[in-house]
Amino acid sequence: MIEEFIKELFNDDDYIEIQRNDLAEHFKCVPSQINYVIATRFKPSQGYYVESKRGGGGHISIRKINTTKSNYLMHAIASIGDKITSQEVDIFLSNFLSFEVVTEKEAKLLKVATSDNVLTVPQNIKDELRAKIFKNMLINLVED
Amino acid sequence: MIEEFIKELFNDDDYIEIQRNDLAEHFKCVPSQINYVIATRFKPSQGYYVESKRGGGGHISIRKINTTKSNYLMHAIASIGDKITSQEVDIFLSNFLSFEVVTEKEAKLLKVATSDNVLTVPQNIKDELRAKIFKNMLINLVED
DNA sequence: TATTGTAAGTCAAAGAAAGTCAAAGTCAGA
DNA sequence: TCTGACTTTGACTTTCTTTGACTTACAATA
Repeated sequence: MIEEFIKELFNDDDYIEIQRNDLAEHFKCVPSQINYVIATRFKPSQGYYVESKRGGGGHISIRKINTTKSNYLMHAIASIGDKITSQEVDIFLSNFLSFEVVTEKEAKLLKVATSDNVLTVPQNIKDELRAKIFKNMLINLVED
Repeated sequence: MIEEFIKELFNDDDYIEIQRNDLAEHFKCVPSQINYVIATRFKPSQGYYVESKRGGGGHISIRKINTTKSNYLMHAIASIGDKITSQEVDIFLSNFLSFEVVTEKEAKLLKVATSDNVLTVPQNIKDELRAKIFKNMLINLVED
C-alpha cells in the first residue's frame, strides 16, 4: 500500500519529496516502516535514486531514473562498430543532447576525449582507438 | 528559505550586504538563526567569502568567490607534464574527488577515457596520449 | 575620553527528523 | 509441521535546526 501510494505521488514528475513521519502517521505505522518500503521497493536497481535530510525541515527525496535513457545509450553503444570518425561522434553527441541522455558537460568530455587533435596516433588506428574510448565512456554513463 | 532569499539577493552581482537583525525580523526568527544559515550554507568551500561589522551601521557582507575549483583544476593541469601513468591519474582523481572539484560521474569518465586497457597503443606513446587526453578533458571542466 | 546604544558573534541546550538494527510476527511451500 | 523469505515494530542513535542568554565590537555623543 505504501509503495503504491508513493508511486502515485510521482504523477508525471520524476522527483518527489516526502516526510517520513507524516507518511507513517497517514498509514498508522511506525516511521521505520517507511524506511523498509523505500529500502526494498525503491532501490537503484529498480530505477530510483533516494536522498534524505534529517533535522528540522528534513525529508526524503526520491528520483526516478529514466531507464529509457539507459536503454537508448545501450542501443547506441551496440550500434557503434570497431571504428568511428570524429564526425560520427559529433552526430551521436548531438542526438544524445537532443534526447537529453547526456548533459552538456558530459557531451563536452566525450567530445574532447575523442577529438582528432587529442588522439595523436597514426591515422590507421585513430578511428579504432576513438571507438574504444567512446564506447567505454558511454558504458560508464549507463545508470544502474 | 533564508538561504534561498539570500541567494536571490545576488542577482548578477557577486557582492551583497545584509543586516542581520532586519533579516531575522523579516523571517520572524532569532538573529542567530542568520548566523547559522550563513555558517552552513555560505562556507568558503561553497564559494563564498563572508565579512561583517558590528555596531552602528553594522552589516554582514557576502562575496561570491570565483570558484576555487577552477583554480584548483588549473594548477593541477599545469602540474601535469607530457606523460602520465594510469596510477598517477588515479591519484589526481582521488584528490579531485576529495576536494569535490569533480563529480563521481566525471571522475569515472576521466578514468575510463585514460585507462590502460582502453588506450591500445604502443607503450612508448601510451603515457603521452593519456596526458593529452587527461589534460584536455580537465581543461574542459574548468570553465564554468 | 568615557559612556551609551547598536549591531553582530558564540555556544550549548532543546527540538525535530530521519537512520539502524535486531527481535518478533506472518505466511507460503516443502 | 518446519523452514525460510518477507514484514512489522520499537528502542536507540545520528544528524540537522532552532532558540536564547550572554559576549564582543563599533559608533555616536556627552
